[in-house]
This record gives sequence, structure tokens and C-alpha cells, in this order.
Amino acid sequence: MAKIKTRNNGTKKAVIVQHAAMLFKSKSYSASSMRDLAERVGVEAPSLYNHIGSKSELLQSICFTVGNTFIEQIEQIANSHHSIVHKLETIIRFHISMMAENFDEIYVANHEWKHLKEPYLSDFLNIRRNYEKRLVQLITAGIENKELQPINPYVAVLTILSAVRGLEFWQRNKKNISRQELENDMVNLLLHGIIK
Amino acid sequence: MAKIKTRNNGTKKAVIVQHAAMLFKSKSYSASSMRDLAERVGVEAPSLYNHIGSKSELLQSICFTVGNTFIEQIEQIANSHHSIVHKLETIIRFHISMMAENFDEIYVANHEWKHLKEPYLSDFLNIRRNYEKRLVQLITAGIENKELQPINPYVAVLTILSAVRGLEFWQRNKKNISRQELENDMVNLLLHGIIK
DNA sequence: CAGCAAAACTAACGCTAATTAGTTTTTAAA
DNA sequence: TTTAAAAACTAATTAGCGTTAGTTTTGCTG
Repeated sequence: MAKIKTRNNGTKKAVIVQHAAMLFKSKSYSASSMRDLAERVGVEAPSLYNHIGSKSELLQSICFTVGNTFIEQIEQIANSHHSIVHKLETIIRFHISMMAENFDEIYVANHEWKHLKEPYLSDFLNIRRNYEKRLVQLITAGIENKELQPINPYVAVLTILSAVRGLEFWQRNKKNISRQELENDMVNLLLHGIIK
Repeated sequence: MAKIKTRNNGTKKAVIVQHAAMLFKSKSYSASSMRDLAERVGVEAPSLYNHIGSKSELLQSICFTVGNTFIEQIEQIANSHHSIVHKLETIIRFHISMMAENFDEIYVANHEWKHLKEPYLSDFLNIRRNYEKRLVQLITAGIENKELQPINPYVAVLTILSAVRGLEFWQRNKKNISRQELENDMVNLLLHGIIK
């Protein structure tokens, strides 16, 4: 009979993936060994293979969960009926909240996707390109709209995405500033360089 | 007699370090092997050890060259007699030019410093903290000065540094936009969120 | 309590890694 | 042309990797 391998709230695989995200974040994918991971999970390395297929499957799981979450979110926001400025603000705040609540996975997806194997590597890059394209469209619409300054939309997207990604440095220095203050200041800083 | 191992313009060690930067950038430090590196240099792996001490020495060399370059530059700019806004603009443009002209080393210093061994790891992090501290001081002075908006200086530094670091994505898509346009747009975008 | 599948374990395989030892080739000055 | 150091080579060492095979333990179900 199929036994559900739960521990509190999820499958054992989910537990392993979560530990993998923390491990890959702190040591990088290539420098992390399955023996390291096993130790964190509290098990011998070969036992992991009762639950997962391979080391690289862990990376895939992390990267695509993150990628799909962002794609879903931007579709939902883009299809809503608000001003472009409001949509941009919502997107920026979503990035910040993801950074605060799912830091490990996002860090890994941002830094370790390079080690995905084909065809997953290409798939992941497509997801990312798609996300950027939607953001460019949004900003372009805002410029035609006269809501936004006539800047190069590509530069705006690059700047916004880089700034929110940079919140990983805030994660290391959380004491310096509260999330609320950070979120508001960053939204203002980024939007005031754009809004007309 | 000490023979100078030059090839065109530098020591053989410099050639190896440059190849190492390109290799570490494309495959990450941990996933790069000395055999990979040797192949790029055009030599067998053990031959590298006639010129370098170890793999990790290569990473040290890359990270500290980059770190010291930025520290020197910010000291020079901070000690100059210009407005804060002008100093900030100069710093941002310096980052962009470094990103354009020394991309491999900067990418590696930004992404692979984690694999430095002690005490180099601590030294490197100190350099970086120092750099950020100087930037925070500059922006704080600009706020007291009334040149800048009364925002949180830490957020401003975080945003600026992240945005210029994000130029690594531009490096992959250089066709989309010229460096001049990028440089001007980004300087405007960042400063207009700050300037009073 | 019996039985059975899930999931743990130990042992080991085949590879690849960084590095060292020892030797030969190259290079350039005397 | 001799010579000696610099820098290349081959071969080997030690260590760790992801993963598989085979076996034992665990814990639920009847």
C-alpha cells in the first residue's frame, strides 16, 4: 500500500528539497555533496535515493518552483485592472516578500541555475526571458500611457530586477533595517526614478 | 638566471589567472577543474603548478585584485572636491566601466568569493564592508547637505550596488542597447530616485 | 501478532578531483 | 656549443564524489 511519507506537513521529499536549498545556498551546488545533505536531513547518503532521483533533480525542483511562482504572479498582476504604476509597485513588493519568505530557494534559483542540465537549463532560461519580456511590455505600456518617463524600458527592468535581487544582502544584515521600512524606501526609490 | 616568463605583455601567471577568471565565470569555481584550466591555457594540468601555488590561490588573486581596485577608486573619489551628486555619478560610472572592461574578474569576485579560504574570506568580506560603509557615509553626507532626499542611506547603497551589479545581464544581451545609452539611463534612473 | 512494503542501513563501484614526484624538454645566456 | 634553470611532461597518490546493490530495520495494516 502506498504510504504517505509525511512529517508534520509534507512529504519527505519536500523536506529533502528544503534542506538542499539551504545547503546549496551556503556552499553552492557543486561544492555540496550528497553526504553533506544526508547529514542535515539526519540520514545516510544512499537513503536519500529512496525519495529522490538524483542530485540534479533537487536543483531542478528548486529552480522551477521559483520560476513558476513568479510567472504565475506576473500573469495575475498583468491581467488585473490597475494603473501601470500600481502594477509595478505590486510586482516589486511581491519580489520583496518572496525574498523575505523563500530566501533559500530564490537564492539558489538565482545563483545555481547554471548547473541545470539540458533540457532543463534551456527551459529555465526561457521562463526567465519570458518574465523579463512581460516586465518590458508593462513598462513600455506605461510609457505610451504617459504614466512613466520615456526611458529605455530594458534599462528600467534591469535596474528593478537587480535591485530586488540585491535584497539578498539585506538578508545578511536584517538588524540594520526593518522589512517595512526597506520595502517602502525601495519602492519609492525605484519608482521615483521612473514615474513622470 | 631568472628568466622573465613573458608572453606579449605579462607573466605566465597573469595569463593563467585571466583564463581562470573566464573559466570560473562560465562554470563556477567548484565545477572548474585544473584540467579544464590547463586545456584552455594549452598545457597539461601539473604544469600549471610551475607558476601558481594552488587552485584557491587563483581565486584569491582574482577577488583581491577586484576588491583593491574598487577601494582605491572610492578613496580617490571621496577625497576629491566635488558635490556629493557628482561623486555618486562618478562612482556609478566607474562601476559600469569596470563591468564593461573587466567583466570576468568582477563576475567571479561577486559570485565565487564564498569559496575563499580563511583568512582570505574574512579579509575579502572586510574589504566589501568597508566599501559599503564609505558609500553610506557619502550618502549620509549628501542628505545632511540637502543635496539628497532624506531616505535611508543603507537602502540607497543597496539599490545602487545591486543595480550596477545587475549589469552582468546586460553583458549577455549587449546587442539590445549601447553602453553609452545604458550608462546614461542608469545614472539618471538611480540618481533621480535620490536627488532632491 | 503476522506480513509486507517503505525506508533505513553497509559496502562498494567507477570516476574524477587536486596535487606531488620524478623526469625530460625547452630556452637563452655564457 | 655547453650549461643550467625554467617549464613542460608522464605517472601516481590520496581523497572524495554520485550512485547502485544488497540487506536489515521500521512501522503500518489486517
